[in-house]
Amino acid sequence: MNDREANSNDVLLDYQSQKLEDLIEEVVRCCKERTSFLSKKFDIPEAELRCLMLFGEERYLTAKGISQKLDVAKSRVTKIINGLVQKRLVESIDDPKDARVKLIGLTSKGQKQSRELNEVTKDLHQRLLLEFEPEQRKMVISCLEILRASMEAVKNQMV
Amino acid sequence: MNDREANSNDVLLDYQSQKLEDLIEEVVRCCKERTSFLSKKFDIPEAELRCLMLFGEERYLTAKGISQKLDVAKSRVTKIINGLVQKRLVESIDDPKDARVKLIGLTSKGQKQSRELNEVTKDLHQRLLLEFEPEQRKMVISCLEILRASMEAVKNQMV
DNA sequence: ACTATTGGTTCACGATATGTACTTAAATGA
DNA sequence: TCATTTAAGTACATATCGTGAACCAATAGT
Repeated sequence: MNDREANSNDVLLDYQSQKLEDLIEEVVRCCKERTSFLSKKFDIPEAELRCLMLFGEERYLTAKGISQKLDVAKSRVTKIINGLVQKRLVESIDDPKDARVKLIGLTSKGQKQSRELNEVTKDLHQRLLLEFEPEQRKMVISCLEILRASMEAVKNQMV
Repeated sequence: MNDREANSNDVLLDYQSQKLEDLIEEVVRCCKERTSFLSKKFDIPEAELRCLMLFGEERYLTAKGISQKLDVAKSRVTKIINGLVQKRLVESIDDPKDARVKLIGLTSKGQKQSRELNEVTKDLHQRLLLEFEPEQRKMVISCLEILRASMEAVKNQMV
C-alpha cells in the first residue's frame, strides 16, 4: 500500500468513526426522549417505570435482584420501591423462608400499569421494525448485534 | 398467505422486535457507561464534559446556544457554566455588541481538556470501528442510519 | 456459641434537570 | 422619543437520580 492509499484510508476511517459517533449519539438521544415521554404519559418517574417493567413473568422480586437488574445501589432501590408502594403499584411482604428478605410484588393496579407499559414499548419497537423494509430487518438486527459486541470488546480493552 | 404463514410471521415479528429492544437497550447502557467512565477519568461531572465538548471550532458560545445544543433549560446552563468557570476551564466575557449576552470561551486549560476529551472519544470510536470487519463497516453505519431515521419516523407518528 | 456474611434501611451528599420569577438590555412601534 | 414587548441570563424552589457509609437484624458457617 503506498502513501496515498494509506492516507485516503485514514481519511475514510476518520469520516466513518465520526459518522458512527454521531449516529450512536442520535440513537441514544432518541431513546432518552422515549423514556421521558413514557414517564410523562404514565405520570411516574423514569426509575420507577424501569422498575415496573422488570416484572415480566416474575411474581416477586427482591430489592437485591432489582438492584442488579437496574444496575443501581441498593439504597436507591429502597427509594424506588417506596415511591411505587406509595402509588399502590407494588407491595412488599416478608419472605416466609428468610426474614431478612422482602418480596416485592405488583398490586392489581401495578399489574395493569406494568402490562400496559410493556405493551406500549412492545408496540413501539414493533412499529420501529415495520419501518424497515422486510429484507432490511434481519440485517439491521445483526448489525446491532455486531455493534453491541464490538462496544463490549472496546470496553474490555479499556481496563 | 394462509393462516399458518400469517402466524409464523407474527412470531417472527415478535421475536425480532424483542431482539431490537434488547439490543438498543444494551447499546444505550454501554454509552452511559462510557460517559460515566470519562467523567471519572477527567474528574468533571458529565454535564460539564458534554458542554466542554461543544467547543469544536467555535471560539465562543453563548448560554442560549449551549442550552439548545445540550437540550436543557437555560437555568441549567448557568450552573454548568458556573462549574466550569470555577474549575478555570472556561471564562465568560461581555459581548461588545449586545450587553445582554455573555460569550463563553475556553481558557487555555479548558482548551487542553477539550482537545484531550475529543481525542479520547474519537479514538474510542475509531477502535470501535476497527472491531468490525472492513467489509462490515459501511454496512453497520448504513444500518444505524436506517435505524436512526426509523426512530425519528416512529417518534413523529406518536404526536 | 461466635463470627462472618447478607438483605435491607437510613442518612448525608452531590449531580441532573425544570420552571418561575426577576433583572437588565435591546428591539419595536406608535 | 418613549412605552411596550421581547430576549439573555441569573436565582431560587423543587423534583429526580444516584452513591457510599453506617447501621440493624437475620442467616450461614465454623
